[in-house]
Amino acid sequence: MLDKSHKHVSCATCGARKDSHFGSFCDHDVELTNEQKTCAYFKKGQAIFVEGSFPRGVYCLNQGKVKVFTRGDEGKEQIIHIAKEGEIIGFRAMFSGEAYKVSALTLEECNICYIAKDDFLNMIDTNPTLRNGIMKELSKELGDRAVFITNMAQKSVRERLAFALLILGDIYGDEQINLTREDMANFVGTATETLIRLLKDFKDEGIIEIHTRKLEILDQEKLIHLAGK
Amino acid sequence: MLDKSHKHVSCATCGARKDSHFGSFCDHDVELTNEQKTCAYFKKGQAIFVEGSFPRGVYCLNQGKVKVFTRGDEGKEQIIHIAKEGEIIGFRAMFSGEAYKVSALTLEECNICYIAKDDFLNMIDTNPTLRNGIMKELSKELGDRAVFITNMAQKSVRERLAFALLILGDIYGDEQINLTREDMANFVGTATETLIRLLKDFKDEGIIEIHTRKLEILDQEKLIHLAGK
DNA sequence: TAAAAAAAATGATTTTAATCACCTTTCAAT
DNA sequence: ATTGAAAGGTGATTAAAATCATTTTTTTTA
Repeated sequence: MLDKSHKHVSCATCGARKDSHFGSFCDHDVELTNEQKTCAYFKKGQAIFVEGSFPRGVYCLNQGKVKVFTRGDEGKEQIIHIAKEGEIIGFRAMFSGEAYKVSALTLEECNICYIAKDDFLNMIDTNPTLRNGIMKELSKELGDRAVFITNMAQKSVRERLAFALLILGDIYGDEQINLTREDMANFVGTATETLIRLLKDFKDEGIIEIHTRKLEILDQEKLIHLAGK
Repeated sequence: MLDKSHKHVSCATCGARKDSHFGSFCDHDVELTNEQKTCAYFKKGQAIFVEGSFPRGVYCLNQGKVKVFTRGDEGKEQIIHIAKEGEIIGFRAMFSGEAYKVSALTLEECNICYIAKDDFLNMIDTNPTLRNGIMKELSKELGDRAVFITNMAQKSVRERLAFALLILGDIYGDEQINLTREDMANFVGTATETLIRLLKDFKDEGIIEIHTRKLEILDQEKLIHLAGK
């Protein structure tokens, strides 16, 4: 169980910071950011921001994972991204000046810090390293989504699942993949039933092991091969 | 037929500039850019850059339209974007430091200017208005692609075609939409035969008029309704 | 710890859209 | 102006995956 107090996370000691966009900050900037940010505990399944509303700041994940998704016509979720410790989320809509086109919801208990819009934009204006890092991320994401769109259009569900498992394996690192079947289906872009059947196939083929809700990748090479280009 | 000389386009008189990212440039910067850029004539169907190669500069469209696409496993194109006069293309991979994840190919005769990487990055570093405009575009595109992914996952081909026609109508403005059926199918993410059949349905329903290759939108409201959210 | 709710799993059926095979029209080049 | 190639179009068939209906298992909470 995570500490639920709102002040316990300090930027100077934040474990997620060193590999984040704030990793290159000097001590002075770290301290300034520490004073600007507020920190909050989120329980599992809690909304961070919702599609259609307007951003007033950005969220920096200290602990825990978050799903970022849109809802289609009939309210069905399409998961666009799963963010993990160290990621900043919600800055896209801030730059574009639009309402959020996605929602963000915690997948587990999280500690999340908040930096107000003006403070963050000021950082971007004055810190070229941060700015270039953010531009690089925006650009990289854009390329990834082009590939994602192509996959949706041209690959079978089986191929897309292999691709998705590789991405999820990356996000979860040493931990086992831990998502509901429904969330996983909404990430792959398929029906829950179809996903369940395909997971079983993968298990029968020795590609993954299923520990109830948690998935373990046994044969990454095979997944790479299955996923194609 | 466009002028094919390589020097005829001047930034100062470029008709596409005022609504572009360079629209806010002062006279001095316009002149500097004019000296930095080179200009080239491209005939229809010519490649501007190709997936997998590394960017050495950006391309600014003075005249003509360009398709931006990826190729899936079997070489089938997925059109991600259709760029028109005034747009800058190819800067994503420059910021991300990766190889191009997309290719760009002219859809008609084009005049296209080229600005070398260092010159462009220097502009970005020193001109906050340009920089913010680019960041805004990156961010907006990212949101649009999230919606696109959701559409691919959840909408029928008919709905996606309606959506695509609205986007194309926007891009082509007063002109009629002018794409091969194959390109249109590769934009919608469907088979050419399916697209042809659906276009005929739309025609029978009085939504569009087909003038051989060119399409005219008759009932935009109906398209909006069909496309859904 | 028992009951209720949520998630996972399975089978049968239907639907959508892809694929295949072929014909016609349009366009570009000689 | 002719001809060949590219693009557009049509019908029949197949295949992939969605949907629907239920059952089983796991998790949560009263």
